[in-house]
Amino acid sequence: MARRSEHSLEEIKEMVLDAAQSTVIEEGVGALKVRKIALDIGYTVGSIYMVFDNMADLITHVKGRTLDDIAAELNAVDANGPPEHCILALARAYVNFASRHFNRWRMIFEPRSADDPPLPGWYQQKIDALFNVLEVQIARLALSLPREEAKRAARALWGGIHGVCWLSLTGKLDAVGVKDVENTLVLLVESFLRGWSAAPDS
Amino acid sequence: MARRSEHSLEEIKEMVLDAAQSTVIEEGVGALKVRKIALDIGYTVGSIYMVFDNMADLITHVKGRTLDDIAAELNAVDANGPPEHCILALARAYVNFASRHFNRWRMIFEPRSADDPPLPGWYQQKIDALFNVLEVQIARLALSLPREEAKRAARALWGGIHGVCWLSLTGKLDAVGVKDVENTLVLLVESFLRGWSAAPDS
DNA sequence: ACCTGAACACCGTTCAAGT
DNA sequence: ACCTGAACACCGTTCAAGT
Repeated sequence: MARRSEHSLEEIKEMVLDAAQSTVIEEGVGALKVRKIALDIGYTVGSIYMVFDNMADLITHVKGRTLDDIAAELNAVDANGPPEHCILALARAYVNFASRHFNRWRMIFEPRSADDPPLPGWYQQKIDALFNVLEVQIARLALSLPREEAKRAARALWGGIHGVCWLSLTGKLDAVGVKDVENTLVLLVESFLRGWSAAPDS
Repeated sequence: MARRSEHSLEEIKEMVLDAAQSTVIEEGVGALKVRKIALDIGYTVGSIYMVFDNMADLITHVKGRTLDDIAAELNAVDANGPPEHCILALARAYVNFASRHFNRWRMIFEPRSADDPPLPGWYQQKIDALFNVLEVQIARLALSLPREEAKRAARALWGGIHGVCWLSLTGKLDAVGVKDVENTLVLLVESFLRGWSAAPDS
């Protein structure tokens, strides 16, 4: 053993990420352990630390992948129809991803401990990219409004969409199935948009 | 040592809960350890297991206390004014609690591992009580509507309020301070209510 | 009956030692 | 240079032993 050189460091990094993601999908973040990952990829614990600083770093990268996948699905929805339709489609795409990839999605919002290092810049950029998709549609909806207004509306609506998904899918709301969540989402989005465009100051 | 009988089991239970809550407030859930709690209350690890089944059970009880405190603050807002005002006040009360008791609030939404036992009935009842406060106001707003419609609207709005708080306070949204979150919340609630009451089928 | 504290299994992380 | 695996500190949980 030692000095096997069967894989490059980049390859090992990918293998670790793949194995970690599989575990999250099947058993949730709680089941993510270095020893298990090492076993899964056929290396030993020490090797994990050649490619990641520590567990928190590894987890951040798994989350990064999830953010990329969400972004891909959001960007796959048609962005050229009527803005209201696009926004509804984005909301549906979001809840669909969340329900299909429940453990990975839920993991993104796990509270981080207060003392571990702040999120790296590349991670924050991935989050911003997600917000931007909705913001663009909101901006299309109200071209005359200052950019700041659109931004605030996008934040309110994204927050709303996410909150409905969260409370529904984690069972804090007694919603039955995905269809039920979708209906609640549609109610939120349609009501918000109708009320927003009818605002006294717009 | 042993057989000290300085405190009843009920007293010890309260001491454990108090100590655990203090740790959560100061350092977050991540810092919650049996050995630390034991040290804080002047007993040893084994004693904790006289009054709680395990760590998960203890955490559920700490969360239960937080739910009670939130309920108390929501029930303290005037429920007899115009429903729109009441709902806005509830939203403000919620975000205020969340920002003042950030670690305790955030702890409620920590993802539980997939395999640990389901939440006990008394816990679910506390959650239902929270939802009910908003539902009552929504129902006042649309007396002629069937109860199911009010329920769905309450779920959508609660989800929305919570989502804005979550994304804002945990920094997923680039909101600056509580005042900024409050403004976003007001935008969401006012737009939703305006749009909801103007719905084509109401 | 109440409480202790050593023991156990498991965890993330490090690093001297091997090739 | 790459990789191992024993060692370390720490974790939740149990339970025989003490009074």
